[in-house]
Amino acid sequence: MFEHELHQITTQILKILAEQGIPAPETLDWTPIPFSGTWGTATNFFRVAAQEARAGKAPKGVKVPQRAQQIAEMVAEALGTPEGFQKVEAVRGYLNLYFDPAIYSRRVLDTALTERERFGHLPSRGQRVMVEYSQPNTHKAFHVGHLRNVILGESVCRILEAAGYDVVRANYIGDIGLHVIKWLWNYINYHNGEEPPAEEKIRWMGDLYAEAVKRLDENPELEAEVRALFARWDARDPEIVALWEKTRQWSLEGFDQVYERLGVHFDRVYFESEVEEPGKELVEEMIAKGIATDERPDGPVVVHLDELLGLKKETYRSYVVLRSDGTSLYATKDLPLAILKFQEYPDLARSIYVIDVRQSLYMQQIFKTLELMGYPWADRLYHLAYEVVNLPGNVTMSSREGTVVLLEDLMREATARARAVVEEKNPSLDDETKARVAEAVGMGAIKYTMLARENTKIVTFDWDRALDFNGVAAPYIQYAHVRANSILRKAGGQIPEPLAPTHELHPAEVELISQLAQLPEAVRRAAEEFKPLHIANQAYDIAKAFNDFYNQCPVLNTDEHITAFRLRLVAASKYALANALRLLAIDAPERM
RNA sequence: GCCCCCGUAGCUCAACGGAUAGAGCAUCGGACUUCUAAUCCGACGGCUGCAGGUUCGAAUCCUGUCGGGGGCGCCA
Repeated sequence: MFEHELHQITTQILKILAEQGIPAPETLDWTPIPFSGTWGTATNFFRVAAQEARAGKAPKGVKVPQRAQQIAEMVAEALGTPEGFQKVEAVRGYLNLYFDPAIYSRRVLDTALTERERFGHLPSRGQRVMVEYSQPNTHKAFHVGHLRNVILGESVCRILEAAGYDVVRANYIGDIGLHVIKWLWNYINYHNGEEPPAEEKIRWMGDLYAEAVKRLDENPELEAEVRALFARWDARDPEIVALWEKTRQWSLEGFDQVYERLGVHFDRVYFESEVEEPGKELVEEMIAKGIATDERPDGPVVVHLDELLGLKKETYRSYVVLRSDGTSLYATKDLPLAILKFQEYPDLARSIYVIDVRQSLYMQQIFKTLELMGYPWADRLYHLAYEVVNLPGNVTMSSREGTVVLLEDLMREATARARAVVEEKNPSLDDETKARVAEAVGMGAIKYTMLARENTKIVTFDWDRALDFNGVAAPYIQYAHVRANSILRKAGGQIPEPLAPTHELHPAEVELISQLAQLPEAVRRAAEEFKPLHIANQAYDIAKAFNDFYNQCPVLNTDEHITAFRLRLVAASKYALANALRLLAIDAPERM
């Protein structure tokens, strides 16, 4: 927010160093002064002092930290107090520049209240990226393990948009394969003519799949029937294809219900069924080019990556692109899908795959193969890996094993618990509002616990932890938003005209303004690293600072001018909180 | 055998190579006739798994090691 001033001051400092014959770096790094209640920016001279020492130009007998402090003092002296700053000090090798509260507080608030819903957003980059996420299988359950993918993917999309990218949200649905055939086999033989209940489509589909697996486990001889059905499917038997289309639709409708509730939509939905044939053709082309080795009939079609690359050490290894019987695998379809994406969107600066970490090697194999095939965009493919969600005791969620927490059950429990708290805390709200609040709080709690964590860390699912409404959690942030809204409502909803503070700012005000000002940087970092965690942390820091301010600084019952200034601060905080929550796909209620 | 991830307070997690490693939960003690107490304040709690190395400076980077998890040809 103060890049312009800092750029000028940096230039000035580098000039000062040069005049003193001190070898200067190309630039200086500025970070916020890390002490609460202060407001400013800092840089240090350890690097400069160390460089000087290496060059043999440092005064004898002076250690680096000491010398850094000397340089900081010298710079502070030569710099004076620049326009717009309150004071300059040299402390332990650091040069601390304290902002002039009147000037800078006004600038932060004016920026926030001019940008409003866009506060924290970065200028457009004129680049388009695609993010593929969710990737559910039809005819199967949707559990909490799948939830992390959807929430992470959606949040990353929102963050990238805020960082100035044009984002294409892509889904890739597994609508064919052995699991579908098993499901159809079970349906035809044991559930023919049945239809799923309207509100429980996914659960019903998942239950029938689990039942199919169980039947086949108990009676392996029935596998023959499944194989026969697979053959009919493969021959495009119209009766089977029609049933497939009808039942697949039930899953898709179930997914839509989930996505709507999660606040997720997709711009382009790919299906495995649409890339299977192109994939088989592509494999033939790969064989012809010598990239794939056809080991049929004794083996499958394999890509020997290490051999192709001449690597002695095991790196990319080998993988199978087509079964020996000619049927397709994941790889058969992922290769043509990557190509299709760039045919449809040739200008993608990046094609991102949100897929769990267990598929890291596989993703690298796909990317490397596309590079070998000569696609110039192969280096724009990126695997955004995240860790899985386990059950306590390191139990992997598996629809086969029945060790799952269904998404529907989690959402129901979350909103029920939130509803109970609303009834207790705010019984006077009308019924519809209570329901909305319960939805926002319950779903928000789930999303926050999943996003406020390093992507590479395993989440161990625990009901009480996932649905904890206290402490570092979505409701804490939502509550700060509600408090801000409450003050603004009491004030009549009007935000006062821009003004500079005439009172000495309270440390809680300084801290809050300082946290607000850090939102754009959090967005930049989160987008660069694909980490919603940074937004989650910043949202909490702002909420914390706001609550502190709320407790210590009266807004309405005080001097008129202070009221005006603080109302602007409250309004800016409300936008910042709402915007940060929106980047996490969490609703910010007006009351709760 | 090769490769990847994780290891920080009793528990769950933060911390851009930088100032005194911070939150929440739990435990104990306080604050509501006040803009909503889903809040706030205080206390307690640490050899950042271990050992080396790089650096002015390491929880962070490198090497090794221990512990846990995961991946490695016809699963997805």
